[in-house]
Amino acid sequence: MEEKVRVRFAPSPTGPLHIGGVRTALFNYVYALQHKGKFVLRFEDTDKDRSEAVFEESIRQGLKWMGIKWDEEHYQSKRAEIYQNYLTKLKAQDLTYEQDGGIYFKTPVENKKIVVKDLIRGQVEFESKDFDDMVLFKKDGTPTFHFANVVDDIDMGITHVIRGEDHLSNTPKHILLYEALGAPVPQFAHIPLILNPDKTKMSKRTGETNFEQYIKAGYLPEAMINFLAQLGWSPPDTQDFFTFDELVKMFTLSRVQKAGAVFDIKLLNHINHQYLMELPFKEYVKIAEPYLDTKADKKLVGFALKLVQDRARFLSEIPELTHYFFAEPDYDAKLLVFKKSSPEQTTKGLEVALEVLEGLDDKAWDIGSLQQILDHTLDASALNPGDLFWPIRVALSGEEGSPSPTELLEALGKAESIKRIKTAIKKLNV
RNA sequence: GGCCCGUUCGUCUAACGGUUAGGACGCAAGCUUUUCAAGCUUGAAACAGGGGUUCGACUCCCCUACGGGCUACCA
Repeated sequence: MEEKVRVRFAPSPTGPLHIGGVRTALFNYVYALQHKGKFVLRFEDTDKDRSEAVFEESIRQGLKWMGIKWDEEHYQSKRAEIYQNYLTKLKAQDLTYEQDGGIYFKTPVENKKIVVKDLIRGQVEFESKDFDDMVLFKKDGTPTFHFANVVDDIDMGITHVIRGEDHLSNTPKHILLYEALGAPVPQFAHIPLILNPDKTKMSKRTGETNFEQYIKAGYLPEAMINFLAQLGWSPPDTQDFFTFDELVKMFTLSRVQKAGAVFDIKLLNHINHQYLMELPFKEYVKIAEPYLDTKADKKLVGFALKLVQDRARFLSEIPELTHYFFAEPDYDAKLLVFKKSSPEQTTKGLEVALEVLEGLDDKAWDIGSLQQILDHTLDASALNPGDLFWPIRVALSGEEGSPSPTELLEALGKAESIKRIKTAIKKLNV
């Protein structure tokens, strides 16, 4: 008979949700789904001074955003009685003693080999003589992490402990506790740490660890899942993009990397960029619009969003990519002149453009007609494409990189386009 | 210091004794005869070092180096 899988994510709410925590939660959740088990969320809030409700909320919100759903929610601060009960079992065996108001666990006097069977690392051996007696209860009466963590994992029937590698060295101590309490030892899987570019552990102090900032920056959950899943794990084939369901099907702890993984924001950006481009326009608008703080009319906003959908890597990049749609751009006159063109040629190009555009009826102001009329103008003149198209684009956007001139013309409309082209001509001839 | 874990292109990684060491990001070049983006093509780029084991090691063992984690009445 196979035991029903129960895993947990046990963050301490002493700070906003950590990016590494999200990955740990993801691996646990995926494992639970794969084995039709349960995923438990347990707040390890035994540090009264540092735990805060806002951080609990940050953790809940972040998990929800990722699409991670938990079957149970627990708080260690509400389980004092349970810890006392388990302590009684230890006391009855004379395995504890009091000192300085704290309660300690007696590490076995005789040295003993402790084997951690890790699903990722294999068997890791320790010796009990290397461990000091550990504190079970602090003098303020609350249990320590080690004790509360083990008691809860026993009490909640946790079968698989999937957590960060930083806990590997704590595991033998935990095993001692499981044994003393006569409880079965769960399966362990220690996943590699997420590292800074300099390979040090990514911590609150050293990196961009606050998960809220990624949500705010406008990354998509799908992209984040893809990215985090491949930070320390790799699919059995060379598939780079996969859905959550596919991840659940493919995931195995045996394919989890042993070495730490550097957090590479460029890769995240790339993955997000791909997802953003493939998003149906309507869905994209829905999530992108809030990032645009403008009172401009809907049509223009629609144009702006459409024209940068394949350019934005994450949503919060959109305002800077679209500023010229909503306000006249400021730029250096030199930018109007294409590589091998000259100010004279450029002026000529803009003037010709101005003339034909002014002659185009407002009703015919669409990208098809615009392209046609400009192509025709180019053919009929002695100008190079760079004398005509480039300066129009710059006149309208003020940028080195932007959508095409005709797209911009159509989006901005006749009046605004003409105005900006006139400004450009003036700039050139100051 | 002690204990433990780790080490393939700059980065994320594939390889589970026999490969020209593969892919992706990033970078560079070219194409797309208007930029940027997208897309396509191409290129540079790695087995930490030294010993073994083996007919044969990125793959197994040992040593060294380097990196990391733990060693709290934080979790």
